[in-house]
Amino acid sequence: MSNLIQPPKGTRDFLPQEMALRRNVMDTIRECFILYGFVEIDSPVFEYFELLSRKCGEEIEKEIYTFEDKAKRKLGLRFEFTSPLGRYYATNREKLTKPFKRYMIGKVYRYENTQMGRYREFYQADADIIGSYDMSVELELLDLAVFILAKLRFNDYEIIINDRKILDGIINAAGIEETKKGAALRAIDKIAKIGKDGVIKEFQKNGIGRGKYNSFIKIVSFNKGLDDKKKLLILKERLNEAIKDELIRNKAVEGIEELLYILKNIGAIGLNFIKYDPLLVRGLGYYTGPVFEIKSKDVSIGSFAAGGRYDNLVELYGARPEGACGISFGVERMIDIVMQRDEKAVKSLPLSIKLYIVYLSENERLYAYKVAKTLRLKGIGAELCVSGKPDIGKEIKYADKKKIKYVVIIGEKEVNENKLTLKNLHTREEKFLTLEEAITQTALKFEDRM
RNA sequence: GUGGAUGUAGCUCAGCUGGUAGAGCCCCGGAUUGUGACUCCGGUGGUCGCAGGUUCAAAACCUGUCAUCCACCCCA
Repeated sequence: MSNLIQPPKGTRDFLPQEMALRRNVMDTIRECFILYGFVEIDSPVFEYFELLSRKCGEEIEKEIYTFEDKAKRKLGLRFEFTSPLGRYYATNREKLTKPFKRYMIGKVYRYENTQMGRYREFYQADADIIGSYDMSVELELLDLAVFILAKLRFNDYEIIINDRKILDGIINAAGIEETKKGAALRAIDKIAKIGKDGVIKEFQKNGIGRGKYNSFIKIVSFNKGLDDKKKLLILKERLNEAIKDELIRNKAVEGIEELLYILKNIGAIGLNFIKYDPLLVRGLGYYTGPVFEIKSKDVSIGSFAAGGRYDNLVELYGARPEGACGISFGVERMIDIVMQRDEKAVKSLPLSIKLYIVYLSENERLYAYKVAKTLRLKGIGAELCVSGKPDIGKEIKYADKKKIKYVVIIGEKEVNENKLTLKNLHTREEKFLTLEEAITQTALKFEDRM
């Protein structure tokens, strides 16, 4: 195969069967967003580079696809939806109903090395709420996530939450300088993967002493068997004592109150399996309050959804400050999970149409055409054979390959009696029916998605 | 961006220390001119990722390059 006929690095073509599954997952997510009152918007795939890079850190900046247009404007492809949302909101805020709840499902681009579950072009699905500082936003988003995952029949996942204000407080209490905060948090975030020694190494690499690691860990070490609320109350005392700077101390306490509020209410809506994880960090620089992450218990897949509060977002793009919080679903990873789980079911997913119409000769074509039209007007998907000289065996084989459930056969006999033969390809059963009877037998019934 | 593995038919892969390619599945045709998942018979299909080099001779060895996978980095 020559290089030219492959898709560019990190991009993919999707075959019809694969696409049917993708559509299914994405439509399920979309329906749930709508059920929770989010409205769909769209914004450009590319924005001014300066805007995309405004607050994302060097690492991410390297991953932005950039290009110049013919007037030498520097542009970049969106690498996620949050900064475009900030810009969108700043541009259109006067016209939007607040709190502004919007969803967006689309492609984003990252210039990074490819791997399983990591592409340069991939889908993301985001739901965000701008215009409220209240923690009920977090509750609603977490509930939405659980709702979507239930619809997709996900079982093996866990949701963990933390709060950036608390982390900032712990950093301060542990005596880690503000300038080294980022490096420290990144290392802490990896503790499950690289272990305690790995984190200490990372700390030292960035000029943070072992002692500071120990202080950090000591602050978030709790006796076994304590529930999350008790842990947070203990943490509050510790931070109250350890943080000298009043402003930072107040912030940290605020963060603790936020999580306590969320945890208290989570029980009421049946989400008490959500856990507080004092070491959860999350990437992206813009989070300011609670952060959360949903990950598969199958470690190799890792997290497939994440989000949090970023109250400084719209301010960053020139609008008056407003509370903002959102969640982002890694659609590709969720699709991978469904694919692994339902490998067989996926292969037999219907591609679209429920019914295939074969006529046996030119004489029956008009009759078949009318049958097809009537079915379609009734909302029943019907594909009409397009062969000039249909061979019934081949046509049935074609329908079978397209996973079409019913074949309508129209020959001389059918036309003469003004009826049709309806064959169920799954059961191989055949019925000689009027069109009306066929319609009631094949009418769409509500079927759950994946 | 760094390190490693891999690249042979549409798919999964075989091909030993160099001697100009093979299997299974798929596909197409027939046994079966109003009936598909089974059986049998026959058939199509590959400048061995691409470009150089070594050699009488390269799918195999060397170099470069592109792509995929894995680890790091980062993240969905």
